[in-house]
Amino acid sequence: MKEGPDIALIGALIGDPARANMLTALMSGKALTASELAGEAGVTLQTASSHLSKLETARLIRLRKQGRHRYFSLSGDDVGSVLEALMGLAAKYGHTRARTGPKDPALRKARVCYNHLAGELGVRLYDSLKKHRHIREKDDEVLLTDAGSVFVRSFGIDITTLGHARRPMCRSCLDWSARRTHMAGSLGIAFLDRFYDLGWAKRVDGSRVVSFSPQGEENFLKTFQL
Amino acid sequence: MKEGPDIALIGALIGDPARANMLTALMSGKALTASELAGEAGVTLQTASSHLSKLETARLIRLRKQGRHRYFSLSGDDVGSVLEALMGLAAKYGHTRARTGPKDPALRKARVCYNHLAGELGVRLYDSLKKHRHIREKDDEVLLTDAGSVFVRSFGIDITTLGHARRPMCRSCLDWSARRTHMAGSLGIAFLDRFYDLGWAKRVDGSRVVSFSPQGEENFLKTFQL
DNA sequence: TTCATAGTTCGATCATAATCGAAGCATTAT
DNA sequence: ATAATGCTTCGATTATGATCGAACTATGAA
Repeated sequence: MKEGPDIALIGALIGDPARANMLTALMSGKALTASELAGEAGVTLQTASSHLSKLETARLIRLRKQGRHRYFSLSGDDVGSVLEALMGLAAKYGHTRARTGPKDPALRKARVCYNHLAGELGVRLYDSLKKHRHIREKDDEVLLTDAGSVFVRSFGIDITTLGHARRPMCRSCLDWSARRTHMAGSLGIAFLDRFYDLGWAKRVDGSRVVSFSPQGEENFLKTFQL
Repeated sequence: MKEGPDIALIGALIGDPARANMLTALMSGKALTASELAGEAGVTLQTASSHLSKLETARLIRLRKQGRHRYFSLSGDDVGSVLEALMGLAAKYGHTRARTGPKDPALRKARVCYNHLAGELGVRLYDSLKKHRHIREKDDEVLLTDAGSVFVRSFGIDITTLGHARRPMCRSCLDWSARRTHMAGSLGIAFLDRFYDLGWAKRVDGSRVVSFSPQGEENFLKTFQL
């Protein structure tokens, strides 16, 4: 028997301490690797792997392969909402716990990821475009909307030269520091080039750091608001 | 070890199929007895009792003794919200299930419970007063607010004659058919008497049924809106 | 190529807790 | 008083699944 009725399956998933720790660690919106999640949960990598596969088949989390890393993140806002609601209930007669802090200074703020902008400002670029409906996420793809085309053109980027590439113009990219989605693809490259052309930013010698001028950063923040 | 972090405890509680069935059965807002919940969950009474005590110590459900029955209900709206959110998630890749229907015609609608109004209309009276902040629930007590005093007086009930009784003026009462809280106490009695006086309703001979006239019911529904 | 890192899969162990029979307690009915 | 109903507590059994060691796969680096 043991007919698993609706919410019991999900409850059981959340009910294991190791998995609960992993899920709360993912509540930040960051994507984490299996090793990191294992550390968060206080279990070995094998155990973590088992848990993660269960969470993924239940569609609570989402896997993105990048190189030899596997980045896990919550599969959607609704999952986060449920976890938050549960934390609210738990707060009635339980405790919460703190998270660990970040590290690394300038690289976290803005850096090159292959050939596009990553780091906090890269994430901001992506989030801002998404908020103003200039891009749309469709499953794994990222699409430029009509309004987005207008905006991009007005920003001084020639889309026609981008379009002829066979690869998708927009891609979302995930990288360490911020562990959030940011703008990649040919459009991501074009944006970064445009920032160089406008004199907003320039690369720092041998480093991956992208250095924004004070004025450039101000313009950037004004252009890509949240 | 096995440090139980926040949400895991609640998740584990919801994660057991028997408990999940009980909780979903309570989602209707009705209060159910241990036997009924055992039936819902498909387990014996002993097993159900064990589950119910766990749910109660975790404050997810609330117990009210009434006679030799024990009525369990969700402890609050927040618990219901979490369960609904979980059902939403489960709907992504699961199924839902139907509930059983009611029975009994006129008794369900309006009847006397000791000496006050019960049934659907009794529940409506209570809910309406609560919605318009004429009464307030404080832990196990039900209090008449200042606005409530004004309203009750304007409805033709003399509160001063009620106040001198040592027993609380308002009490919430739980009864079979609707299994929802309704208005009891001396105020509950006064309301029913007033309905009789206004000619809205009258008792039916040997039965517990309270029969509202068409006009009386219309007035009732207009006075006590939701 | 070889080595290292990141992760999965398999298998065995072990602990938790769900379950129910039996007995106990409390409240109402007769 | 005695019986019956409603429910809880105790104890033993059993099953589920969390855990990790060891071996295997894949990607990237030297």
